[in-house]
Amino acid sequence: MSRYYRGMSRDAPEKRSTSKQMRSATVYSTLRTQILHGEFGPSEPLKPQQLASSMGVSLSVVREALQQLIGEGLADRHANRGFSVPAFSDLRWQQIAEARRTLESSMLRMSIERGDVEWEARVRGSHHRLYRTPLRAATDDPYISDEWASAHHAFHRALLDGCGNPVLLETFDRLWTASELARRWAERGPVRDYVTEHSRLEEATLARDADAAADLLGQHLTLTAAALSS
Amino acid sequence: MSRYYRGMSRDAPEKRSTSKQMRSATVYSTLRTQILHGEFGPSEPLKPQQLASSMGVSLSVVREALQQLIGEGLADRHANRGFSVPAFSDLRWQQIAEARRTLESSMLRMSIERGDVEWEARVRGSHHRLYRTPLRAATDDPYISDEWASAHHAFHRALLDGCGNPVLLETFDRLWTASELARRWAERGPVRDYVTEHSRLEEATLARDADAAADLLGQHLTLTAAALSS
DNA sequence: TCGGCACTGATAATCGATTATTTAGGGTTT
DNA sequence: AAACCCTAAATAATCGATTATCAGTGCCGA
Repeated sequence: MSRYYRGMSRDAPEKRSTSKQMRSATVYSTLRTQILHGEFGPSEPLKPQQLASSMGVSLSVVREALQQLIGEGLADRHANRGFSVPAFSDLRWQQIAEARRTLESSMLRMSIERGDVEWEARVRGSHHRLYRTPLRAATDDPYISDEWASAHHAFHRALLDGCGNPVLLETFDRLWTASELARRWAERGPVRDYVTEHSRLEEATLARDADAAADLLGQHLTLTAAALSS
Repeated sequence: MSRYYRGMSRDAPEKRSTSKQMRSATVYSTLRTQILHGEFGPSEPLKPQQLASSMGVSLSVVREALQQLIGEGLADRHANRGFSVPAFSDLRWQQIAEARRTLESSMLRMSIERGDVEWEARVRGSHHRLYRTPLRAATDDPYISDEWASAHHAFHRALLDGCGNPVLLETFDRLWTASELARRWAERGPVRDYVTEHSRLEEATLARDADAAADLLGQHLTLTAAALSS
């Protein structure tokens, strides 16, 4: 018999993407999720040894995953001092929010100018999904549900993706990720009326009213920022 | 004698930052420079083994450096297929240029609105340095000199850094890097009158004429894009 | 002859162990 | 008592070797 392994090529070809995924990719997404869920506090060290043994992989794999997280802004590294979860100051958070206002209002205008019917459909669809998704899994849950967070991202992304520029969209995703991290750490602030805010934003956008839509988006982001620094 | 090494703590404390730098950091900057110099063609594979032996380090170090490059957009990775230099299509390049026009014109307006005297000084200073730096080291050199490239980046960055938002500036740097890569691979196109373009840009900016400055910057970026896709 | 399957060599991914650095603590000197 | 050197433990960085995967090659049967 051959000493070469050719596992499950017959039985489960569709599982390929799951089962053949690199370990580092698995560790990466696990860690990413944990960090975004706030399972590590700000500035908390991410110790490779510890993570490696708890996840049953070797150091190299963990290190590789951590490097990827650094590239995405979800981890910091200090020479000879290891890795840690980044710590954002209030100032930093305000800067991220301002960067988003600057970038996203331009992108929204571009979308409104260029977006086709397919784009309109994506906006309506993603808004519907967001509208239908409860903010919290259980009413007494302290944290926002993953489903809502995902639908929220999808809606905002759909608003902007009519611009048709993947480079701008990648930039948007990067800033979004940073915002999500801050959001989890600062889940205090007043209860927002997200439903109304998002509905108005959808309306103005689909009515192709660029000034109103950009303005609503700006307010939306300002409110988010305010909730965090209060 | 102790088996613990406490090297050069007396003789050369200032060399610490250089001599103690992590190997991965050294390999990273070496590779980064080589890639930006076009020493590897588009899509050319970056083989860890080969790089490791040629640089006299182990695989882990090279892999770590490559991961960092991926985070910066200067390398691609294909699962089980290794690393490579990214290949940019003409379309991609146009998208990067558009993203820069979008982002940088907003940032320039913010700078003009907010910039203080220190900012004005940085603009003048960096323009002066750029003005005084020859485009090519030798007149018959095919490639633009590192000094000019560095001065060019510094000038454009100075124009924008009056906005005072480091998040936006990081975003600018990221897009700039991508542009530099494309620039090296497409050093054809007509000879530009960079000197005049930059001088006009400086003038309009320091005159606080936001519309004119944003317009000049937009043209500048459009010309750069055109030179690449022609 | 044309696929398809087993084999192989090259290279990627992962591991376990080694080397280097930082930090905290204990003892000694001024 | 404060400052200093030394030591050692923790952990980061690096290495060498092992295991897994891919792409090509040639054999075989329809």
